[in-house]
Amino acid sequence: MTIPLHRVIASELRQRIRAGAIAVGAALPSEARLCEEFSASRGPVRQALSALREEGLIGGGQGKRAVVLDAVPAQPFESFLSFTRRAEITGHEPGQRLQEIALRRPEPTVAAVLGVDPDDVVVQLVRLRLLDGRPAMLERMTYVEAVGRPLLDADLDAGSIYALLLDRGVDLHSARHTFDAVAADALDARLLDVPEGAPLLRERRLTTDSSGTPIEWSDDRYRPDVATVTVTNTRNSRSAAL
Amino acid sequence: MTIPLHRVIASELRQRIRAGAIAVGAALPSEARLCEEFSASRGPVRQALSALREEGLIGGGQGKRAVVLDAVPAQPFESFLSFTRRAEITGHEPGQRLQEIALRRPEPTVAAVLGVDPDDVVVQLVRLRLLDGRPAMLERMTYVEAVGRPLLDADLDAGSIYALLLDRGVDLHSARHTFDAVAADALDARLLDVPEGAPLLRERRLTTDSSGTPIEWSDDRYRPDVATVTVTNTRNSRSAAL
DNA sequence: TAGTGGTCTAGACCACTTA
DNA sequence: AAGTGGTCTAGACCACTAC
Repeated sequence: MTIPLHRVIASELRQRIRAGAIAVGAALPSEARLCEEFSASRGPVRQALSALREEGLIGGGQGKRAVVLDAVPAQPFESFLSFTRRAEITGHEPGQRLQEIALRRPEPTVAAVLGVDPDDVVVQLVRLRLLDGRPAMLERMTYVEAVGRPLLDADLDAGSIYALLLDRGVDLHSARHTFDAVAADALDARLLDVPEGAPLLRERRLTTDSSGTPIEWSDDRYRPDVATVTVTNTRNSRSAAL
Repeated sequence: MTIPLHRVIASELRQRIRAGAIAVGAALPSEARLCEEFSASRGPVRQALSALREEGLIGGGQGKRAVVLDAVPAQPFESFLSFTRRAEITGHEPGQRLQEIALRRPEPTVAAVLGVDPDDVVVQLVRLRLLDGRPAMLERMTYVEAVGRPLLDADLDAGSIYALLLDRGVDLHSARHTFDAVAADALDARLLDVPEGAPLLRERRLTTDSSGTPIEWSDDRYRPDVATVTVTNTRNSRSAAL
């Protein structure tokens, strides 16, 4: 199990930047110098720099040395998916109350989105998420059977479902989030403690594995006075955070 | 003005995918075949595939051929910022009606966000955006004076402000978007043609240059039945190879 | 003008997937 | 076993930036 050279270089540079060995605003060593230092050719060095650029850590352009933009890399994937991680980062206390978990046949539209046969069963959850004890978000999640079945035996009031799935080796690879606004329905109103018809931020999410096969479909509704969603994107990347 | 080979290859493949010449779910030609076709070495070919992978167009892994995941690329930087680009990509006709453009002193909160002195002037715009002729989004934008002043002379009903700014060499580098939901106020209701109090998707955006200096602050409100916002994120954006 | 990053070539070896 | 992608080398030329 050997780590590719370009990853080694990227890790080392990330560490130096985070430790402040290369200050924000300062220039990185030139590619030529990095080649010497790591006894590498330009390929792996450039691959490593490219990764840092995507993380928003460094910027720069032709003829100019790469410059440190920020000392903290956005941890795009997990923190963007996980309510729990987001809460931890922003210093709030996450909580959850499972309302329902069921094994059932999906509605036709959900089946179509997940690419499963309408006669197959899926695992559906309804869970209320809390921030510092206050209702913040209501999630309605649907998992394909193979991924969702183990959730039936898990303690879902304990913490993050994503952490649990990653633990079990589920290949979470990418997610597509669509945002809009909806009026609270009866269930939203009751659980989120808002009037029916109040504006809620809705996030619909399709998560897929690395071959593009859908794993999860979710409809999350946020109380806008308690929780919002923030995305940061940089010219060279489209990373997302918090 | 010659276009780099890896961009040519990426464009060509994007076009084939969008046109359906390579169906969703089908495999791309192998790297070796692409090398032959474009008379290129593996470097540029892999760089092009890497770009498509970052856009979420293709997936795949070691030993397996790359597979088309989606026919519509997720948002690279400009398209995430620009309503116009987004409309073009999704095949709708963008339009706009400038309601107001003014040079004035900012409100204290806006001044603070932009990091300007409350006694400085800023350029503020209110513009209604249309999709296929229907009201879709109302934007309230504030630009720092140096960037915004040229907008006073421009034809803002013509097209994208971002295209215009990029043309003038403005260093747009990163943006932070915060999403929530609000009830339509009187102005929203009148221009977007919805009842007062109807739920709207709100996007607040702070755009900065590569040194982190704020350039623009915006409050955009979407009619959720006409326009939504989509974000895609990937776990291990394998970085550019060559 | 010298240094730097952007691009490209032509090879090579390895790890993984598929049959 | 063959095909494919992942990684790496060692050169080369060009465009841009800074001096």
